[in-house]
Amino acid sequence: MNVLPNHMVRAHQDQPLHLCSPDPHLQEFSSWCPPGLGADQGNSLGAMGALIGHERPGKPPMELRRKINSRERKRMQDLNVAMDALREVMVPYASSPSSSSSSQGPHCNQQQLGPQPGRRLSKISTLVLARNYILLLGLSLQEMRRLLGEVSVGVGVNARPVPRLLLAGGWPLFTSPSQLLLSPESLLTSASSSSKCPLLPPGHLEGPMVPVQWGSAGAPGGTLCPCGVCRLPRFSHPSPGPRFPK
DNA sequence: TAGGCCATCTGGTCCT
DNA sequence: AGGACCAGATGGCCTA
Repeated sequence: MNVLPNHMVRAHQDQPLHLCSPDPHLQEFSSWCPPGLGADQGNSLGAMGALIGHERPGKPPMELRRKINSRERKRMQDLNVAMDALREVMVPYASSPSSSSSSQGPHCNQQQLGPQPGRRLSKISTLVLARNYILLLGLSLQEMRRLLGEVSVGVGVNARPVPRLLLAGGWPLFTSPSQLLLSPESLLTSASSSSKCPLLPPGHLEGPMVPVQWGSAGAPGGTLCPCGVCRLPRFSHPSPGPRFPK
């Protein structure tokens, strides 16, 4: 019985766990194989077995296939490293891991979004929270600029008052770190429940309020508070654009 | 036991 | 041709 949390197990098994073939052509995998794990623990072993037994015409030779697999594995591991780096900079998550979201809206797809104590954020949660984080940072910047603009009005050139917000410390829009752990739905439904967006000062909105659909993975569409956050355009790519140059 | 999450393999496509 | 990227399939582990 493994008493370690899943993510801890994973952390110890960053190297491939599953494919541990005794086949001499797969020494690459065997070198990663923890002791005690047999050859039949792996994924896609049927396919591998087919490859091992007889190379079918039209398929890449074993050596090439191994190379491709290795590259793909490396690519996914790099992706995981980047994902971990993203988790690390998710300040609220890092500082208050137990602050799970308690105000989840009806359209909220965050049964897994609220990080549970001791558990690593899932990939999808990391991405969604990172998006919220970016949105909030942008709003904070926007609000800070607005306030600085207000302060500077009517002030002489030589007089340089320090904005109260800076003296008070913190960002004006971060009422609490756990705010970032809410999904956009939560942020916005809590806003609509109080008839105003908590992220934005009164009178911030201009223009018609257009219901928008939140497009997070798996989340059914719903009408959301049309504040500045949710009015941000969704990033939908029906047809993939050109890739970044390598 | 079902569902969520994950790692890996694999074949296809696009790009250099 | 080879590498990068992507999505589907598969199976393991964990939790509710």
